Amino acid sequence: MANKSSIDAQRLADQLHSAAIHLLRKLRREDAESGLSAPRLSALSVIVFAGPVTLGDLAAAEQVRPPTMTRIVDALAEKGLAIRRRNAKDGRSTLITATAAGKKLLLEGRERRVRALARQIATLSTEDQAAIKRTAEILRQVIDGI
Amino acid sequence: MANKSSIDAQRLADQLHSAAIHLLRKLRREDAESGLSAPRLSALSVIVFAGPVTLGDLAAAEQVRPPTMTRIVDALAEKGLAIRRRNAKDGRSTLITATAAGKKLLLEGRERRVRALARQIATLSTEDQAAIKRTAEILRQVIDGI
DNA sequence: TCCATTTCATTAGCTCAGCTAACGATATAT
DNA sequence: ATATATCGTTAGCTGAGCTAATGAAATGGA
Repeated sequence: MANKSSIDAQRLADQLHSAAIHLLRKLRREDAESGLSAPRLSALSVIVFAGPVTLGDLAAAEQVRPPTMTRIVDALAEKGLAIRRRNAKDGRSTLITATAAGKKLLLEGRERRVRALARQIATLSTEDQAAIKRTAEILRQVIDGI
Repeated sequence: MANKSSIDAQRLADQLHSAAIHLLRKLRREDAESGLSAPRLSALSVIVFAGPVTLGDLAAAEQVRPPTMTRIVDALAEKGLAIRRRNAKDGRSTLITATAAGKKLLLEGRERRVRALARQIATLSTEDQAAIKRTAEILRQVIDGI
């Protein structure tokens, strides 16, 4: 039983992994429309909703290394979606804030990006939607545990 | 109701999207161990299980463009995990096959890669595991529909 | 107080994955 | 026989991820 359950978890993990890969690949196609890639949209989302945030905290929230986040923020700043300002409390760090344009684009862009996915989900049965919802919730814990 | 359902689908799509991003980011950390990245592992899987396959079909199966697949196959061939041979039926195309080493590595490597995820899944309740299973199944159709 | 250490962000430089455009080689159709 | 279509590769770009090294600021200990 322990054996069987372990095999199932393995298989399930494999299927979930594969599904995640293919889902993101498909959604990437929609990106061109929104003008913002997934990592940038995701980072912008944190900036918008988690208020002024340091680069290090942002990197930790997005689970990437600081240099990676530096370049994502560079791109957002270049597009006028976010700005860096020095942290009065600690001169080493910077506080990153979303501009009005950034907030506006986030809501519109994010909506656009997942629209195709939402359309498909909307056609599913209530049970299937509930399964997806449950999975999304579970995954947050699962991911933290990895 | 149509409105509310639509909003929920949107929210759900957003959560699922976010979960997929973070799941793959976390799993990428495990990659170093396996020696093969997600796209390469995924392509190798198709090669192993779908037998000799042309590059174009492989690209279509993985939902990437041919040049992208050319380079993934290059990498697999360089590591001795797959080989190209000319298609006797059509000189323009090549047939890609997994080597014995490729088959061996796939099973071991893939297992290693999702091991961390499987460990977490194994700790979940039966209901939660069922929700994930259902979601993985549903997603295959959903992705095709996008 | 001053020097050493730590911490934060950036820069430099690498790999990998995705794309389009262009091209050579082969098949097919007129 | 010639034109067209298809398959894969090459060239060249963007973007995301990493580590290592560095400059600048904060902190702690002698």
